[in-house]
Amino acid sequence: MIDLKLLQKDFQGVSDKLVRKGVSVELLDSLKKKSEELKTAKVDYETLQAAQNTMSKEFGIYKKEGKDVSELKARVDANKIKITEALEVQRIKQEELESLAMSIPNIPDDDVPDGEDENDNIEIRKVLTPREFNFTPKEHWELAEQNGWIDFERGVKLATSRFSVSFGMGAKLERALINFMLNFNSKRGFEEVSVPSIVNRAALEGTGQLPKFEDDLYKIEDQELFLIPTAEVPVTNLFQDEILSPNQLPIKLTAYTSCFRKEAGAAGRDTRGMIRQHQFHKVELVSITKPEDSDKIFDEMVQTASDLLSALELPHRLVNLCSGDLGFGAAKTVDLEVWLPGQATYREISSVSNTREFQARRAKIRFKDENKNSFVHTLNGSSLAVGRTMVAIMENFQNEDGSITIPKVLESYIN
RNA sequence: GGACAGCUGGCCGAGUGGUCGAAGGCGCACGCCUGGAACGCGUGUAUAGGGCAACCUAUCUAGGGUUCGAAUCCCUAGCUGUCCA
Repeated sequence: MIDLKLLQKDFQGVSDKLVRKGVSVELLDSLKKKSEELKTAKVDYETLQAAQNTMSKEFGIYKKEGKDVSELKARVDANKIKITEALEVQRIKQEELESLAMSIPNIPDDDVPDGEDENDNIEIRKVLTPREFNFTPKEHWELAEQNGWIDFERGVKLATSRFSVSFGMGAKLERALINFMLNFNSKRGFEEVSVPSIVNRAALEGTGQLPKFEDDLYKIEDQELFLIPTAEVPVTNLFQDEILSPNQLPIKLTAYTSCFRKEAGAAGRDTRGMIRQHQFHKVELVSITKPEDSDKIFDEMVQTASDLLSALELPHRLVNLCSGDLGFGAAKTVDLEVWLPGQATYREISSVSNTREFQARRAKIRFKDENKNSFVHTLNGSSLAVGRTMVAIMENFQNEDGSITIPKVLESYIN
């Protein structure tokens, strides 16, 4: 959630920044008005409540002294009606403000490049050179089927389109990757954690998936519970509504989970293969930091994901997302895109974001900062999306006969 | 699935309608004592919001109700524990 006080204080500055992310000034203006209205309503209510409390105390004294209370009771009753009204006004204002504020995205950092969409993203650097093929490299779905690693039809049979099944070496490789990634991240100081795949509404509001993106989530029928779209949700929300002590920070965690996404609005995109599935495996990094440390840890997380790809000998590049391509909660995002020779293009395999205090404010994650409470910064990043890593291995490590060499670092995990 | 019990501040724990935001203890912080420490003694020690000073509002798992007034009574939900199937 954006800082409403900041919006009051520096409306121009905040709106200038949010316009870059496609938020209209009118929306921000009404947000500012609503927040002022709520304040007034609150003062009104609290004034009446204070009077009520005073009179109630008098009431007790009257009773003790045996005085007549009928006149006082009449006054109190009259005031009570006013309180009920004032409370209702406040409740409505509160709701209006919240629904508005919760749908405003995070303010992008100043160094985020301007732009509309992915075409305006800025490449930071390339890592490793793609290998030269002396034959025409195949795309992963062909290799997956040829090697018997992945069965797309049976995934559809069990669920619906965009589900798949891994067999034999495909399944083994998947498991090997998960283990390898978790171990790798542990060595980099991220503590392993295992979390639920189902979370409640509050958790999703905390990290920003709700209320705006309910259509992208799988909801459990008849319950206010959802399948997680990323481990970022349960892991970040571990600390929801907590006041951490400064010496606990930074908290650096890594988790493996399945992720579930409806992919609403992605019809027709990546329909072949396993680039865009409804269920996929992912190893995630999450950090909770003091504000002054978040830039440093952001770089660490990007580096960890990049090193992971390098360890797997996968050529990739780092991309700084432009303002228009930035996700809802992100102040800054660096994507890692892996080289796919079959498609002769770089495709996203990891996304590292600093949400600064956007999620912390929504999820109420704070720390004691010299006697006063401050919001922490929260960061998240994939390291890595397992399915897409499989895709990258298949395409980059394919041989002319369609067989696939296993990357060296994974050998010990497979045997 | 059924029955019962409980859920109070960082922790333990008192409190069954009226200065209770909450006794007491532990812990923690500071001070005294000490050569230094322990012990002892003293003082302080929840969170959020508004004015941003006095002060005011809210919070004793959550939500609702009764009442002039609720940690205390009633209802619902969640969690924990015990027992029965």
